[in-house]
This record gives sequence, C-alpha cells and structure tokens, in this order.
Amino acid sequence: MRRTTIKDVAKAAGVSITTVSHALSGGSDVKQETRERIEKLAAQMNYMPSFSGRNLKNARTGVIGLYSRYIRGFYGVLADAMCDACQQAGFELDVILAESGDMVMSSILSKRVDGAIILHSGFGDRHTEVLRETELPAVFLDREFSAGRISSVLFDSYKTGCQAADYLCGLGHREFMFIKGQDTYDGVERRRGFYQRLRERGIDLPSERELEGAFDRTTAQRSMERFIASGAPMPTGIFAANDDSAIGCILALTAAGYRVPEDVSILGCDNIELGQWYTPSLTTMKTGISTMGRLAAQETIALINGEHPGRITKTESTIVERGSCAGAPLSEAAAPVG
Amino acid sequence: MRRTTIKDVAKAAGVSITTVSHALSGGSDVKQETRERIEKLAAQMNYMPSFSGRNLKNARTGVIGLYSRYIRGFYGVLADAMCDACQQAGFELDVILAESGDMVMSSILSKRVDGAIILHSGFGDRHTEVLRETELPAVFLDREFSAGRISSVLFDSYKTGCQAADYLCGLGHREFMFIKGQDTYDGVERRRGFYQRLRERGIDLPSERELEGAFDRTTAQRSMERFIASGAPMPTGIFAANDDSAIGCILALTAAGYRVPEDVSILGCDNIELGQWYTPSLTTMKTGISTMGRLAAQETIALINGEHPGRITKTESTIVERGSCAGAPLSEAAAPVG
DNA sequence: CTGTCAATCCAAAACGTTTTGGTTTTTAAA
DNA sequence: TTTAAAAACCAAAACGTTTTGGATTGACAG
Repeated sequence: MRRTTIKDVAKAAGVSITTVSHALSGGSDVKQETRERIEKLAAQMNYMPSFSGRNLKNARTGVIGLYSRYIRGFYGVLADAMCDACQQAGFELDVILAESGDMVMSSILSKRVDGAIILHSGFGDRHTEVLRETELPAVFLDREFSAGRISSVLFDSYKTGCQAADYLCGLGHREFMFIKGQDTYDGVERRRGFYQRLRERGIDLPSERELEGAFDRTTAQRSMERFIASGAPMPTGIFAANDDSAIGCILALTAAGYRVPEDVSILGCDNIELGQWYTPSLTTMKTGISTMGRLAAQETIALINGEHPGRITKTESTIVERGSCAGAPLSEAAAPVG
Repeated sequence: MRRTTIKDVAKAAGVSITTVSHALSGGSDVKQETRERIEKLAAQMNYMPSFSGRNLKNARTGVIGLYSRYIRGFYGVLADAMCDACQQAGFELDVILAESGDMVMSSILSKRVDGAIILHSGFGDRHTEVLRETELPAVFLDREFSAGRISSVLFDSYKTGCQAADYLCGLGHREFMFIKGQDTYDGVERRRGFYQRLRERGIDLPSERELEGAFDRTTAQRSMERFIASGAPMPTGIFAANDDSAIGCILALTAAGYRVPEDVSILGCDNIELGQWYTPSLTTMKTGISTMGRLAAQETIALINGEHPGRITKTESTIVERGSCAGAPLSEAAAPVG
C-alpha cells in the first residue's frame, strides 16, 4: 500500500531528492546522463509526485472543479464540453458531486481546486459572500452575478423568450399561453422575455393563460388537462418553458382530441434529443449547451490567469423549426376534433 | 488570495495549533469552553483544513475517483447512482475526465483518491498491471478482471444475450439476425450469449445474418439498407446489441416498406429513454444502470475497508415488452408491403 | 600556482496538517 | 499541606514536495 516517493527514487539513483526533483521537472542544474538515469528509474518504479505534497508547496492544484448536485442529462453534456476546454489549457476537470451548498463551500475552502464552476441550487447568497472573500476564481452558470474574481456564463433566456414570442406571432397567432417552468434564472427570464415582447406587440397574457409546468412532463400534462376540463377557450400558440413540459402539453392535448400543430401550435425550449423523434416532432429553441460549457471553462481559466475582472457572458439561442408549430388556424380559438 | 490556515485560527484564539486541531476534530484533550471559542472563531474566519495538508499526514483523501473519458448519457446515470452510495459511506465522488489511459494512471499514482472506479477504453493491460502493483482499491466496469484489491462489476451480458434469444424464440421466430455492437465487454458477451442459446436450440446464424451496428444509429441503418438492397431474404427476429442500432434498423426497414413488428420483430438492448417514445415503441432489455453504479461504489468502499479480496459481480437484465416485437408471421421470411 | 567561472550537486526550509509524547495546571484525595 | 491523578495544553516530528542558497567539483585563464 505504501507508494513510491521521491525519496525512494533518490536512493535508487544515488542522488539527493533535490536532484530528482530538478531532473523530473526539467530543471537545468542536472547533467544529461544523470537526468536520463533518473527518468528511467522513475518510470520503472512507477513514481509520480504526490498530489498533496506538490500542492502543499505550490498552492496550485491544476484542477478546475465543477460543482453540481447531479450529473445526468443536461449536466453531462455541459461537463464534456468543459473538459475539452480545460485540457486544452492544461487543466484537469473534476466533477464534484455535492449534496448541499455547504459541501460545495467546504470543498472550495479546503483549497482543492484552482477555480470553481458552480451550478448548484443549494448554493445561496450566504455562500456567495464567503466565496467572494476567498477570492477564488469562480463562474456561476445559474445566476447573474459578477464581482472581483467571479463571473457568470448564462443563456440569454430573456432574449430566448422574446424570440419565442416573435416566432409565434410571425406565424399569425394572436391567442397565447405560457407553460411556466421553475423559478430558476432561465425559468424566470424566459417568461419575462415572452411577456415583454408580447406586450410590445400589444398583446396581454391573462393569468389564467399561464399554466404550471415545473419543467416537468407530468406536471404540465396535469395542468393542461385541468385547463381543458375548465372549458375555457383554447389559445392557438403555446410557449412551454422547456421541452419536457411541451411534451406534457402535447400528450394532454392530443388525448383530448386537439391536433398539433393544426389546431394548436406548441413551441418548446432546450432542444432535447427526444424532440426530433417525437410525433409530432418538436419545434423548439436550441440553447447551445456545449458552447456554454466551453465558454464557462474558458472564463474560469481566464480568471485564474488574472486576465480580466469578473463579468457576465450570455449566449443566444436559435429556433429549430420542426413539426409542432404551424400557421394560426382561421378561427380565433382552437377547438378539439369530434 | 491567501486563505486562512490553522495557524491563523490558533493565533486568533490564543492557543496552539495542536489545540485547534483537537478542538475541531473532536479530540478529547480540550476544555468545553475553549472548544466552543475555537469553533466559533473557525466558522467566522471561514477556516477549513487544507485538503493537501491533511492528506499528506493522513494518507487518506476521503474521495473515490470515477475515471472516464466522457460523462454524458449513460455515464451520467451511473455517476449519480454511485454518488448516493459514496455519500452514504462518508466518501466524496469525483468524476475525473481523462483523455488517455496514461492520464488515468498518473492521477492514480499521484495518490489523490482512496479508490478508483474505472471505465475508460484507453486503460490497457499495461496500466492494469501497474494498478495492481500500487494495491489501490479499484473497480472495473468494462472488463472482467479481479485480483488482490481489484474487483469488477458488470452486466451479465452473456445472460442478456441468452434471454434475448429465448424471448424471440418464445414468440415463435426461427429466422434471426444480429446487429453487432463494438468489441467491448458488453458487445462481445451479448453476442456470445445470443449465439450460444440459439445453438442450444438447434439454430445456426450464418455470417451474412450479422450486420455491423457499432452501437450507432447511423451505422446500423446503413448496414440494414445494404442488406435490403442485397435482396437476401429478411429474417423475422432481430436482436440489436443496443437500442441505438435497433432504432437505426427500424428506420431502414420502415423506409423500405417493412412493418415493425408485423413483418419483422426488433429487440433492442439498454432501455434508453427514447425507446418508450419512439414509434413503434421499442421492446428492449433493461440493464439496471443505477443498480450497477450503486454496486460499484459499494464494492469500492468494501475494498477500501479491506472487507474482502477482489471479486466479480454481475447484474442481470430484464425484458421490457413494448411495441417492436410480435409473434412470428406465418410465412417463413418477411417481405415488404407493396 | 591562484583565482574565476560554469557545471553539477545537495542540505535545509517551507507548505498545512495530525499525532506523539511530553509539560503544566487543576482537581481530588490523603 | 502535600501528593497523586486527571484535565488541559503544547512543542516538535512527520507526511512529500519544491525552492533557495549554498557547496563541491573541474576547467581554464592569468
């Protein structure tokens, strides 16, 4: 269980540990012949400098930490993109799965990482304040915040909401509905953009035309079922805060005899893989997760290198036109077939 | 940028660093009053023991490393399941994304983790040998290997292949096809089980009835298109080494006028989410990724605690019956409609 | 022969902990 | 009041590195 240390290599090579250190880290104070002997020996003995020993001296770990609660789905795509950018710059990406904001904070305070990328709902203002005091380079992906060494990289979800409104209006729709997500940055901003742009176009969205979706298929489905049961007139253009809830809507609507997109158009958001295989295929907004991952990693590295103070970066989304949206039907409100 | 150390806390509390260490780690040699004062001070100063400093002394990091090349999709689900099991036992899970087997080896040799879970195609026999010498507790997820402190946790893919053969035979099929995956453990074993069980039932699968699928939708689709173009008679029961290639097959078949499952039954493997939303919905084998993740984490912890020597564990899969398989048609070989 | 310089090597300090083996202080018993 | 035991505290060593500031050569010029 005891692993090879620099001392073992030094003894085997008959030199001091200083010389071994120099030889292996490319220092200049060592004879070519000696260097080769040490290199060969180190390889033979499977020597690798201890992470802790080295970092204790260096105060630099060479690792960037991605702090999250989960890693499946969305997060995985993000992490893969970050990883590429990190390796390009000679950093290693560690995905650190933490249950609570406190665990994230502890990990950061224990000086394990050179920089942190944070998307963890448990990380609150209290933690942010401490983070700022540590002056550790950090990037948020789920809130709009910047300070000395802290940046944010975000989707421009306000604009996404605007684009959604423009797209549906462009198809001729005048009666709308919004399927609300959760109160995250993206959820709030998508909603704000959608409402704002509609208002600019002189359209007002009454509160009964906003359904709870919770970013979740089942929740959206249940909400839509209730709306249908209420007998209220059905709008023709629906914007759902994410693809999952859009699919929930479609399930409820088709079950009630509505045709998508002939009677009702539904626009999702996120461009999940499922959307292109679903029937009808889902018209949606593509948010560029990989781009965001790459930008976040690059921003972290820039902060570590002290290239600029903290700032806020936003990436835009584009429409993916598929089969769930069509021109508005001639009659004002949609009605189920049969 | 300089962070609080135990020395700072000691000075602020007017005691020695020894006392601070004892107070914060629950040692007994400290007065209640002093302990409370130190605890309050440490919290105020955002003190957290340095990871490197602590581990240098302890030779114990409290982290389990999951080494992989990617983290999206399959890997993410696995990691989430592992994380739960790790936290239950007081370990932290770090997903370490490495491009090469050498990087994995370096990370392990640098003594950063107490145990390693490895699923990295770049990790070869050469690395395995070194790993064995280090005596670091490790678990493989992608090969059948066990030794002193090394275990494997795997799907029982041989049995999965057998089950696939049994299921299709049970539906009355006699003419089969296999869509080959890659030459990974699972790819090879699924194939071996399928062929073996067919042979036991007196059925021989000629080589032209094995198509390249490469675990990939497009590859499978192209292979199937070529097979159709060849004019060879179409078998009625197809087992694809994974769901992606099963979907590729369905695309090619329906495009050529075959009906699934009326003319041809297709059985996938993995139970990806898409399968239940696809049309036709995909009959498949559910492999229990989460279970495997949990088992792998628990096995790693057991090895760390020295509870038993390395061993091999396999988890079984179950059939998920949906819409892509049906009883064999009456005629011997399937033919396209129109 | 002496002095200088470059090349090669090394001892020791420092990084932040934990732990060992004390020492000092307090308490309780005699 | 003295003594023994218990409680509270601390100095120093150790963990594995890197780095600083010499020390030791040998060659070469003066």
